[in-house]
Amino acid sequence: MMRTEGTGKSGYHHGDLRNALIEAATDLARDGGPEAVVLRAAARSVGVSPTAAYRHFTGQGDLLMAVKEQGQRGLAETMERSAAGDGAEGDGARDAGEAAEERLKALGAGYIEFALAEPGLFRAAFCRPPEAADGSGDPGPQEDSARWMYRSFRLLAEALDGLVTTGRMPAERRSGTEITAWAAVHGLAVLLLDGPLGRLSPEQRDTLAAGALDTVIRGFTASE
Amino acid sequence: MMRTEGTGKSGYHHGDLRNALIEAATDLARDGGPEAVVLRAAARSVGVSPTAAYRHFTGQGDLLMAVKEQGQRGLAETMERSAAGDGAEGDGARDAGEAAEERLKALGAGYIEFALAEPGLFRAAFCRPPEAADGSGDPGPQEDSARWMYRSFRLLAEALDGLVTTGRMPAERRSGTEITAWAAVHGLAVLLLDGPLGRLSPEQRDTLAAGALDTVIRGFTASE
DNA sequence: GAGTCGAAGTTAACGTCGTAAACATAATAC
DNA sequence: GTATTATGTTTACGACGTTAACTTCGACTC
Repeated sequence: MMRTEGTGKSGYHHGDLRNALIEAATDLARDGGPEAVVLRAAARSVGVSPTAAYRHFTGQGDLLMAVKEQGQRGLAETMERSAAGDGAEGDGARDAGEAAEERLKALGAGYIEFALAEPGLFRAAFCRPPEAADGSGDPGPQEDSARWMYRSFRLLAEALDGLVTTGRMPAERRSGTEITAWAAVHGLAVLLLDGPLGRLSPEQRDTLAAGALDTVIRGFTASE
Repeated sequence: MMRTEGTGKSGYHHGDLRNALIEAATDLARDGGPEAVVLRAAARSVGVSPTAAYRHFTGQGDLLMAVKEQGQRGLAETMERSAAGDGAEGDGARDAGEAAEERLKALGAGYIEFALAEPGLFRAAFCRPPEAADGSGDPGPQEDSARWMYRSFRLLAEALDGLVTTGRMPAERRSGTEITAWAAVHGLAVLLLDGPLGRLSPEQRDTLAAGALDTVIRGFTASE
């Protein structure tokens, strides 16, 4: 007796409920973060009974993980867009090493950009997977979900490889640097979102982010 | 009819319910993180009715903020202990500059140490303050709570000042570096806790943390 | 095409949570 | 010794996640 005006199939069967729920839940996360992803609200917004969701998700946590994946996808895409826009137009990168450095900076800037533009999604993208109550502690089936899961991480790692192959960073220093780079940029993002840094003007943020990126990159490339 | 075997005063009036609730809630957070701090459970564990908590806290969010403060205190104390133990025994710090650098490293190591030793509390220490539903958006009265609130942050800032006064870091580079330092160490902590870095051996973590700290400090002090 | 069968929905119900309102009791002030 | 006030209690409400049992639709066989 619900879904009288369905855009889908018959009015009873939705046709694509899974994706509709993910979309609704993602909207919830967009303003409100992960804790705003409530299963009943998503179902309500799609016009379906709460328990219908259980045909497509094992529960609220599963739905939240789908949202998390959306967030990770958005983050990675913003980073790629930022790097592509910043590196492709051959803006004064005299040599390959400088280009690699610019790419790294652009990726970091994209990271921050996404976190500030979509704080709710960003937080959802890094929310903890719900305790697998079966005690097994394993994250369950996430095979191709993992393709996007920490793609941002891999993007940074590849950029760091570029720093090495162009001779900008000593190879023996490479190990562990993706952690350092990711930590710096992620820490900055959460600091800006809900850390002690209250409200900063956009330009303050930008100088701050630029400074942090410069410091880390200098740490990577400096000789001494 | 509750609290038959109270350690406090009469059996009806508790005597120090506020602190008892904070303690119980902190225990909840210790294993389970911020989302495990449920008001009813804390009251239950103290042996008091759920609504009794409302005589001492405005609600669940307020209780959570008290736990958050406990977490921040623990973090700051671990950092101070780490720095004190590492710097006081005059271990080969040839000059003041080197000592300042060592202190900064020790503070960072303490930060990571606490995050790994008390993951639940650490997460609680950085949980978002609950949306002040009155729309004012202000965090409310936290006057002396703020003394501990981001003390970890101030510790890092002071250590960075030491880096400048000893001439190890150019003064014009100082601005914003507490953000960078904090971001690096905080990002590393969350990365270790629930990021893509699954289970690492303690020594792997330590080399990782040491590497990250070295990179950032090199970024601060390097000449080029 | 009529009949069956599983996938994808529904309603009803349970236990838990946060919270408000009204009531009860104990400590304190006069 | 009584009135007041701080601090508990009981009761109740609505929202949430989740389970169980029922219903409806679409697809596949004969």
